[in-house]
Order: sequence, then C-alpha cells, then structure tokens
Amino acid sequence: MIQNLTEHDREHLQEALVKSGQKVTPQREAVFTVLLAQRDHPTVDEVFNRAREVMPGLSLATVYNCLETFVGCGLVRQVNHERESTRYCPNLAPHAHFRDKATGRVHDIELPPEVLKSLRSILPPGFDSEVIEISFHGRAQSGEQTSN
Amino acid sequence: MIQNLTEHDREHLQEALVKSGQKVTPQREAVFTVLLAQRDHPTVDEVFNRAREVMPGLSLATVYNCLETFVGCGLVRQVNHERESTRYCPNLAPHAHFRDKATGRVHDIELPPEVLKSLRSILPPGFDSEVIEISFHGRAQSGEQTSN
DNA sequence: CTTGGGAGTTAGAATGATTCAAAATCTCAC
DNA sequence: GTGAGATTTTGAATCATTCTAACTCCCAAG
Ligand SMILES: [Mn+2]
Ligand SMILES: [Mn+2]
Ligand SMILES: [Zn+2]
Ligand SMILES: [Zn+2]
Repeated sequence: MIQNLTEHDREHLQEALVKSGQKVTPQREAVFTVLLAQRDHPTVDEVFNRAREVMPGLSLATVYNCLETFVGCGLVRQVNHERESTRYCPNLAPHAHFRDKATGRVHDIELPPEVLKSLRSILPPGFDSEVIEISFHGRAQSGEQTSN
Repeated sequence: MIQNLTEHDREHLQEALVKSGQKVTPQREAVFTVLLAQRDHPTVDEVFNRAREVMPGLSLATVYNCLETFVGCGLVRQVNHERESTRYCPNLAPHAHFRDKATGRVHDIELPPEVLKSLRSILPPGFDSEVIEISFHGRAQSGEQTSN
C-alpha cells in the first residue's frame, strides 16, 4: 500500500531539507512517503502506525521530530480543529479544510485567489497577516471527494 | 474592574440558560460577567483568576463547566489557535480572529456578509457547513484596536 | 585508518490543558 | 420541610505533546 517516493517527490524532500541545512534520513523518507501515499490528513499516531509497517524500529518521538522538521521547512502544513490531535497535510496549494462531522474525515477545499483576496480585504489597516486558516465543519454527502 | 452585568446582559444570560433547561447560578453569573467585562478572549485560567477576585471559593472545574454550558447554549464561542489553550469570546456577530504574533493577543475582525457568502461558495456540492472558522496570524501595529 | 563532533534517533519521563469521578452542596417543586 | 436532580468542588486520571539523556550514524580532520 505504501509506494516508494517518485523521483520528483524525493527531490522535493531533499531540496527542502538541504536548503534548511538538514539531512535526508531513512526515517524522514519513510514519514514523508506515508504523508504522500494517502492524503487523508493523518494524525501523528496514524502516521506512526503506517510508517512502522515499513520501518518497524521507528519511534513515535521520531515521527514527531520528522513532522516538526517538515513543517519547519515548508513541506507540510499542520491542521488543527478545535482541540483534536494535530493532523498533517502535504498539499501546498492554498486551500481550506472541511471536517465531516459524521466521519471525522478532513477534506481539502480549493481556495480561489479572488476569495483569498476578499478575505485579506477584511483586515483593517495595520493588520498584516502571514497565515490564514479557514475551516468548515459540517456534513458531506458520503462518497463526496475532493480532488487531492 | 469587574462591573456587574447590565440588566440586558443578565436577561440574555437567563434567557439562554432557561431556554436550554439550566439554571442561573452565582458562579455562572460571575463567569459570564468576567467574559463581558474584558473582551480579550481570555483562556480558562484567565477567566478563573479574574472571577476568583469576586468569588474567592470558585473552582477551576466550575469555570470549565460554566464555559462549556455557555458554549452549549450559544452564549459564547470557543476560539482555538493551533494547540494553544482554548480562549472564549462572547461576540456573537459573525467575525474572524486575528492573533498577533508579537503579543499573543486575539482581535475580532468583522466579517461582512458578502465575504461570508463568497467563502460558502467555495464548497463543492454535497458539502454542507454549519460552522466556519477563520483565523489570521500575523502582526498588528501596536495600538491597533478592533471595535469589540 | 582512528577519532571526535554534530545531527538524528530512541525510550521513557515529564508536562499541562482538559476531563472525569465521587462526594458535598444547593435548589426548587411538592 | 423533604427529596430528587442539578450544580459545584476536590483531586485524580487522561492523553497529546514535549523534554531529557543516552545511543547511533556519518563524516571530516588529524
Ligand atoms: Mn514539487
Ligand atoms: Mn442580547
Ligand atoms: Zn489539506
Ligand atoms: Zn471573537
């Protein structure tokens, strides 16, 4: 179920790590592979369990470390909903998140530039935002899928 | 520093509680008063410390209970940013939150209906959202104040 | 080759916000 | 005034995350 990284993805990983002075390690490859394999916004524990299948000695602390590293070098985003466990998302395009009340699943929602712009426009002068997080909570007809 | 509730606010509290089959208690009044007195999105601990000044025997668990009750009957909103402590907001108008990176303070940002509409419009068919949360993170020129 | 240092990994302990459980107190309808 | 149910209180439990310290890897300098 867990494919290897494509050449492109491996380069993406290497470039981001090296650019921030860090090394490509087997653990980081495994964790990154898990994130790309199934883009369902897994929690740390889910990443841990999936990655362990392919690298049995991997530790939970390392998964935390890898994910923190990836966030730090811009390879993935953290996704939080209320106080639930943090989830991770490798989709770097601007997008919002929809959490399905029934299943708990998180879907990516594409965010068109003009909507993003209208959002930025509500900030009064003097407010300068680097990050905007948008999250929906509700019901999705089962079978609904976004394109990620 | 902690004013009593206005007649209007007291009625607002009573109405919301009674409507959902719950009672007005001194603890609930104290906690609600604290929330209205200073609309700075306090954490549970901040509410606890402020409310204790006026009701020394109040317990932390009760503050958690009161706030949960208020959220349940729609008197206040929870505000979460990443994994920080939950904050509470009695502003019931549709609004977004701006967290100032420098001070940690959270500001209300008015959300015009047309922007809200454009946001809802990005949901693909089949997605039905009950709650939308929007939060900005960045810098606010010191002294900037929103109108809440 | 050795060796030493830095980065990364690991197991396990610590943290801290929140929740839970059980006993005590209050309230209100009867 | 009584009793049932709601609320409050204290202290313990939970659990995601962070921290600590020991261990492993890797490489570059000697
Ligand atoms: Mn790429
Ligand atoms: Mn009102
Ligand atoms: Zn996403
Ligand atoms: Zn607010």
